[in-house]
Amino acid sequence: MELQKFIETNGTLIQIEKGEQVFAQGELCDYVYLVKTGLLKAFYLTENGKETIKSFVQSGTIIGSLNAAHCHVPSTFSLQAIEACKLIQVPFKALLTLSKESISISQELIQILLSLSLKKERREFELLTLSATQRYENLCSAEPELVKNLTQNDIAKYLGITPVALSRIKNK
Amino acid sequence: MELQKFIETNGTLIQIEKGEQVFAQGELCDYVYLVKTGLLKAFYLTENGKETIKSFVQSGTIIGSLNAAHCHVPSTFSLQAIEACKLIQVPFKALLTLSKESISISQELIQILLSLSLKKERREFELLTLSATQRYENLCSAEPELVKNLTQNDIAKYLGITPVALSRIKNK
DNA sequence: TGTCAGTTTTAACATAGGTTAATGCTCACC
DNA sequence: GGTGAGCATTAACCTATGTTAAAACTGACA
Repeated sequence: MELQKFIETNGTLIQIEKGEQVFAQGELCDYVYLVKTGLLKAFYLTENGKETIKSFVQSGTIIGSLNAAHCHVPSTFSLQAIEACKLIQVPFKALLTLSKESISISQELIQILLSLSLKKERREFELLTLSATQRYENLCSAEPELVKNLTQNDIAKYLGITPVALSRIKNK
Repeated sequence: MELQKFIETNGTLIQIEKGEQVFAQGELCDYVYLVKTGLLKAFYLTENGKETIKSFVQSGTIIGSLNAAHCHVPSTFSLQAIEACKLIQVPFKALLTLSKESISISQELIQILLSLSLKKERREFELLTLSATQRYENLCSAEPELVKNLTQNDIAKYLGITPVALSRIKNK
């Protein structure tokens, strides 16, 4: 919570419209964002132009390309608003610096990274062991509200299938 | 490096034979392990008895079910030796406690968690956007030495396909 | 050297999901 | 109320991978 407070007081508020991008794959982005309101998607674009969604980002979440920010390399994914959003932007470096001075901030960062890695582990597990149908059912039961606000196109891209395949799955 | 030193001096050495498990899916495991020598696999077992490999664990790596250790819940995966191994075992809690007292340890933990999340991100990307053939090619070019030491069965389970499918991919 | 267990390959068939394209639906805007 | 853009469904066909089972290979050991 200390961390959240720091971001809110030291960060800058940015507002983005539906469809706009916060940052794009291939760009440097040294910031981390706290989502105040709205909904975003983080997605990859492959060379042949196909989009696959890494995650949906809901309010309350801290998001950023940690990779890009930390190693000063281009981001591997884009972040785009599905609905109009209010975000608070803060340089990732500021957080790291702060964490060097404060044990409690360090601990919070560790907590955040731990829970991030849990989330990714679950996702990895699902991609590795479940069928598209099972992944769809999981998503529906884990995030019923979210699913209602998404297009079938975006749900399909999140599941790693085409919208056509998702339509088929639904009609069973 | 401080962290590694701490583990080496405060941890207990354990040796396990090829085929033995360090911990099993479903068990509590509050430890973290530093791999001194050997090779292991971390894998999931699904209800219908199918095994899928999450990652191969080589010497120098720190491994454990962070999830299980941190939240005191059963591990979601098993850890098994592919070759005889020497590991150093230390309670995850000891690391967390230590990190609360030392900024430099906290920082190291943050680094480890960051690089862990990068690794998982790459894996997620591959599972989501690449075909089995591409994933196999990636693995061969990224870890040629590792691939030589694995059975086709284990490689297939890591790629998320059957050994039969992998054999087909190779003969193209 | 022969045998056996474990691994890999091959083959035949089944199924999930991809691709393309046509059709139908819905809602914002004139 | 009519029109058009974007979204969702359906259908026909294609390809990758799964499943099962048999055959071939490999290496350890009696």
